[in-house]
Amino acid sequence: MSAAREQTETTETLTAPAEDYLKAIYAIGKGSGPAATNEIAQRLAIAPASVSGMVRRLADQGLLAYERYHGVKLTESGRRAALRTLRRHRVIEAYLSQALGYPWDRVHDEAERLEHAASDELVDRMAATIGEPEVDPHGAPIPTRDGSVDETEYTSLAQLDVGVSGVVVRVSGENPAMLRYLAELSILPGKKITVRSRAPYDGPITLSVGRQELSIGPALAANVLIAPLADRAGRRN
Amino acid sequence: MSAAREQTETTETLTAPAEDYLKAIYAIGKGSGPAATNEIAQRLAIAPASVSGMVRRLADQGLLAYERYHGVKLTESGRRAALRTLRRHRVIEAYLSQALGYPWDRVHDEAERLEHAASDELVDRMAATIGEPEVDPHGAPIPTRDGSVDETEYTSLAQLDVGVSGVVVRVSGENPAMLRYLAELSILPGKKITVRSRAPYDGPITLSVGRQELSIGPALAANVLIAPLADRAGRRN
DNA sequence: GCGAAAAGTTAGGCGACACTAACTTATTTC
DNA sequence: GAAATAAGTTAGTGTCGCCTAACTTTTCGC
Repeated sequence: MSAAREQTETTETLTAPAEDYLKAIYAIGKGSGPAATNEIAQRLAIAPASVSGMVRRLADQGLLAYERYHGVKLTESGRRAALRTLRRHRVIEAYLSQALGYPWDRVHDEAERLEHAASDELVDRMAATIGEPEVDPHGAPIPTRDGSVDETEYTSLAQLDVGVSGVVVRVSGENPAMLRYLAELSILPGKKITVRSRAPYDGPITLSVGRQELSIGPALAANVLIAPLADRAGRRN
Repeated sequence: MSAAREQTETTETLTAPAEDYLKAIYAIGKGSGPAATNEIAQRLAIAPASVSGMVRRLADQGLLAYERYHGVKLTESGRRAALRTLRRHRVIEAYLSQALGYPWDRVHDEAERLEHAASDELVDRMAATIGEPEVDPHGAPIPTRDGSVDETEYTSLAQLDVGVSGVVVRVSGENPAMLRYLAELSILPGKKITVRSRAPYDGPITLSVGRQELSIGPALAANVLIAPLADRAGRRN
């Protein structure tokens, strides 16, 4: 009679904050790694002390494996919940962009609120209507209904060697001003880019996009993920 | 320094429950009349005691005129907020139905959640995409952006005289099973209906819809709102 | 117009989530 | 390996929105 009634595991509907925590933990751990309290706090813009409390609750629900003073990991059930929310978010983003002409720098914030309110049925209808997209407007992969995602890790533009060409597959980060700036420079998913030079000491990176030559700072470049193209040897700069 | 800081009036964003209260109060008072605590409680399926507390908070925000023991009324600002939510709700319903093929008995529940999360911009885009609809899938009028609504009061099918014909303009009530039943009987907005007979003591009402003859109970009939057609005199059945 | 019923309110609680302040555990660093 | 620092936790609060129980006010029936 005194046994713990934790880990109920009964898919009780999650609150919006709970979904946000799971998403954050998933993002930090890239799906499987551990997440530190401070990092969760920073990502959600709340005090670290608040995280301890919430994390305990989520652990009681069987969504997290939690050991005091040692961060958390998603359980299988937590991972599923995180991916469900991520799917909602990205399908909604894609839908807003494709069906309603939402500008790409604003889809994130709208999706951030809708993801907690939209039913799975709605999300599936949205996905079907725009042809079951595989990525969102920023190039992020959309988890499938049954919870699998493409977890390929791409190289960021900041890490790419001089002379190498690649296709922009994804832009991470959701700051609208940043996204607008990248769009202005025509650095968008699908575009081909070649790194022309890189100034030392974290200096600007020069690149060609189409017939344009431009340079951006390393912080910005770190948000641009690239699929390198087969590198024609000998064509070094 | 001690003056009350109530009635801030500063369009602070409303919580989802607050929006629900305002909608309920609007619906009860038909936009201007007073609403009783018990009725609000019943509509929102919460305890009357809980209403007292929330109503005080909304009054402090200048959304309600409240006098202890005497119900509440919306202020002008409360009315505007209620209509904004109502617009969101109905535009979303119309959009779900027209753009995503949502069945009409399920749009209400989905809209009920989305209305609190969708931005005005999204709602306006939805409305534009489906051609600025004037009514939702149940025939309820959609408030305009600037807060005006068609407040025409229609006669319900339960009150219609025998022999009178009319067009269904609206079905009130959101019970999915009821909506499905009405759809089955083809009692839908736009359909022409003639009352054939009415059994006494709240008995069933017989009507013709298209070439079909059928009868329904008065409780159901009360949810069907009719615009009577010019009544060809002498055709009293 | 009075007393019972109905309607509405306050009092006291609770669960979620957030906060600050103060304390504890881990990790560096020399 | 001990002291300084970083990371994380508990303790104590506050707000929101709900609850039940008990009380007060209003209204209605006769």
